[in-house]
Amino acid sequence: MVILRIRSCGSHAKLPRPELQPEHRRPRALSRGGGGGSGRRNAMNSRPAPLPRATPWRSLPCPRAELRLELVLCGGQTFRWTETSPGYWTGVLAGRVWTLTQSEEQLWYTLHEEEKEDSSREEDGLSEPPQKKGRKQAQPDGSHAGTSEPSESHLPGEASQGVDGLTPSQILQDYFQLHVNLSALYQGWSYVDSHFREVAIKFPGVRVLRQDPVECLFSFICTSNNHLSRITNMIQHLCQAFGRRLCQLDTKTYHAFPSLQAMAGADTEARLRDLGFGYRARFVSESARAVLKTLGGAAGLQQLRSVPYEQARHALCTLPGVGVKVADCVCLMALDKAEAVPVDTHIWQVAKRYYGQELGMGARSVTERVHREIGNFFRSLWGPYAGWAQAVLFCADLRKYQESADPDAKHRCVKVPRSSLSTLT
DNA sequence: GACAAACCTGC
DNA sequence: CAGGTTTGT
Repeated sequence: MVILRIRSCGSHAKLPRPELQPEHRRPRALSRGGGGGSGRRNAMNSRPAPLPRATPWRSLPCPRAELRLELVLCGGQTFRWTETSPGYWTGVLAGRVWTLTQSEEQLWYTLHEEEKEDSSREEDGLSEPPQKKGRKQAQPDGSHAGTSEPSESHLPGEASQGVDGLTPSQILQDYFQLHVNLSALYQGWSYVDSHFREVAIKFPGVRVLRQDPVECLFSFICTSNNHLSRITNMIQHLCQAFGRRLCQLDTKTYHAFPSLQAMAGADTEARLRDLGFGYRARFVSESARAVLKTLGGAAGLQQLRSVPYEQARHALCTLPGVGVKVADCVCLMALDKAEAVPVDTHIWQVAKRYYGQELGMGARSVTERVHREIGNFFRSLWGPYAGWAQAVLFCADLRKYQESADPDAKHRCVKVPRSSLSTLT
């Protein structure tokens, strides 16, 4: 492992101090003029030297009010990013390994180059398309060249479809759905919901990711009766055992999310059981087969993006291990159904505590009736992006659990007009 | 049609 | 006992 140091800080005393980063150095927080997209934004003096086997740091405009990586990447939406050093997040997206960080106004990213085919590695070996050899990678080498889009390389799709032919910048904009004006949504929700208003102050920048449907579906199949740390572990094992190895950084190896074919293998269930998946092993294996057989595979899954929410939800619920909660998660986080509100016991508690005791009364658990009532309630309160608002509350709740809770908050109650109740779809 | 118990493992 | 689904009553 190499430790690099950014040299020549020069005169810019105001810039964040470059620190030693074991592998992923930080980009300097440079502000690009006005987002003119004029290609070479920083003259050659200010950009850090490229990492070994990684593209130079680049950025796109994205104020922190619109995105908080630490909340979005670690808030229970995705399980594939780790904070490799403070403020730096490394993970796999669209079949490649990225490191992300952000400054006040920019989202910074670098791509790590894939290792040479080594074949000394455990892999799925199943009916995956033959390995592409010698990927032609637009390697920035030491040169100057544009930081602008035109020179960016295309990606061979892995588990992900629909990103082929997109530039890295476009992939990120799509993944984070940067076209959605989050601040405006926050304002609207705050206006109609005083509890949201309180929470939102402490948790800005929580947006819903637009994830790959296959990855999202199978990740959330693993979440039943489970908690975050173990889920993360399981997903990592799943990728390691069934996904193509991409590269190694420090001591961590990164793998693509497995293809449906890889997960549909005959020995999948047994292997996953060995990996500690428990009864979920069968769900993963069976669902992979079912998606291939009855939903048109990965492409069919992806096409659910363009059908109505109820229809997509219903299709997902036919899969083993997929109930309404998991289906709603996938609808919201991969299938463009912003109105989908996943209701778990946490959200149920929140709903009862802050939004009225009549929600899901009489039930001892989150039954389908409770799910429907609470979903409809929040849709009527928050509107067509209700799922996004729910993500904010959920994230806040998670955080509260980990860190020192605001003990006060648990006892505050917020009044909500009763008229909001009982509307239905 | 709706609610309770089982299913696995770990914290 | 858990951020859920499935199965049986």
